[in-house]
Amino acid sequence: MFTLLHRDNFCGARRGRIETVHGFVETPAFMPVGTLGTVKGVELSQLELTGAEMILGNTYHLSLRPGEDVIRELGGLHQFTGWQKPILTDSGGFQIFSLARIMKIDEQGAIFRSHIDGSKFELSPEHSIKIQETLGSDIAMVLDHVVALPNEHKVIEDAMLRSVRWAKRCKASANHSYQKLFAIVQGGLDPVLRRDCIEMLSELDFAGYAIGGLSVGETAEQMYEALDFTLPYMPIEKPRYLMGVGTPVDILNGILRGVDLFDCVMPTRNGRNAFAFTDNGAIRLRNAKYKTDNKPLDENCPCPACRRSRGYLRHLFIAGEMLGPILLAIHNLTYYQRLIAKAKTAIEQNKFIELYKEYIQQINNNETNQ
RNA sequence: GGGGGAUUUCCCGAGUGGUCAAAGGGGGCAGACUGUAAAUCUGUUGUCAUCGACUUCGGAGGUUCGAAUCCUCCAUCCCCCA
Repeated sequence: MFTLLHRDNFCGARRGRIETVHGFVETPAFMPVGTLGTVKGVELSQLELTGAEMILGNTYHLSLRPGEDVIRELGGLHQFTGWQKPILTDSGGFQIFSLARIMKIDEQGAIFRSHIDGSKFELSPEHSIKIQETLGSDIAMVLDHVVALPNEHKVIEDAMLRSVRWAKRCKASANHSYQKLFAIVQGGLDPVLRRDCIEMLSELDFAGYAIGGLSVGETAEQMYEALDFTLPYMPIEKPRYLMGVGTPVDILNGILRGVDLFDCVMPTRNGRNAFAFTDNGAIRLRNAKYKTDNKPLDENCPCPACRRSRGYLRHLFIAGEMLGPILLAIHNLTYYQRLIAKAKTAIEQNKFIELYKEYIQQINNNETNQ
C-alpha cells in the first residue's frame, strides 16, 4: 500500500508512494480540505490543475448533511462529488476539539448537538468507521480524542489512552478491505506519552500512522519539537500523516523530519479571506497598497489568478465578488502544490536541507524588508 | 402668502441641558485564520498625543456653571393649506 522510494541522505525527508484503488499519491503530499464534499470555491477541473492528488472529507459534517444515506444512494463519495482520485476521510475526532462547546464525551463516544439544527448526533468509534465505509473513502481515520494545548498532563494522557482504546475498536469494526485505516498518535507535547501511544498503536498494525493533537494552541516551535521526538518512534515502512498542518514553513519542517502527508484549511480559508501565499511573503490583497499594483501575485505561478493583476484581484475582494475567493483559493493551493513538488525533487536529489534553508532565509529576508 | 418638519463626525443615522469626540450601520484602514459551525472574525476610524489636551454636531449671536441638545436671526431642503 505504501512504498518508500527514497530517503534523503542528510535529513529525515522521504519520497514515497501510497497506492489506493483510486490511484497513486506521491509523497510527500498535501491534501486540500474538502470537509463537505467540496474544496470550497474550487471546481474539480481546477483542483486537478493545482496538482492535488488526494483530498479530504469529513465524517461529522457529511453525516449531518447530506447524510450517509444520501451519499450511499448517490453512489458513494467519489461518485457523489465527481472526484475520482483518492479521498481520505477524517473521523470526526477533530470536531471533538473544535466543537467542544456543543459536545459531550464519554468512553462510548462523543455526543454532539448538531451545529445545524441542534439535534443529537452520536459518534462512536464504530459509528465513525461505519460512516466512512459508507462514504467509501480510500483512507479512513480512526476516531481520536483531540484536546486543546496547553492542557493538564492528566487530560492529555487520558485523551491519548482513550484514543488508543478507540483505535482498537475502530480496527475491530472495520471490514472493507480496500479502505485503509490510519491510526492517530496523541500525547500532546509529552515525549513519553507520544512514544507509549505509538507503541500501543503499532501492535495493532495500521496501514498508516497520523500525528494528531497538534496545531491546537501550541507554538510552532513546540510543534516542531513534538515532531522531533515523535517521528523517530513511528514505523518507517508506513506513511506518516501530520494532521491539520499547516503553514508552508510548517510543512517543510514536517517533511524535514519525515512526514509524508499533510492537510490544512489554510490555503483555501486564507485565500477566501484575501490572503495570498507567495515566495516573497504574504500578500493581504485588501491592503490599499495593491490598489493600482499591475503585477501578478507571483511572476512564476501558472495559476489563473496570476494571469490577473493584484489591483484587479483586490478589486474583486473589495467589491465582494465571488471570483476573488475562488481565484485566491486556487492560487494558494497551487502555491502549496508547487512547494511540495519542489520538495519532492529536492529529496530525490538529497538536497532537501538546502531547499529548506533557502526557504527559511527567504522568509526571514521578506520579514526584514517589510 | 400661511402653517409644520428637517440640517450630526467620510456616508446613512441615533442622540433633546452635564455620564458626548458623540450609539448603530455602511465605507475606509489594519490584523487574525493550521484534521473548516469561517467568502469568517477582531481591532481601529476628529486632531495632537502617555495620562491628557484641543477643535467638532448648517451659519452667526444669545441663555446657562455647563449646549449637538434651549432662545433669536440667517441659509438650504421637504411637506401641508391658499
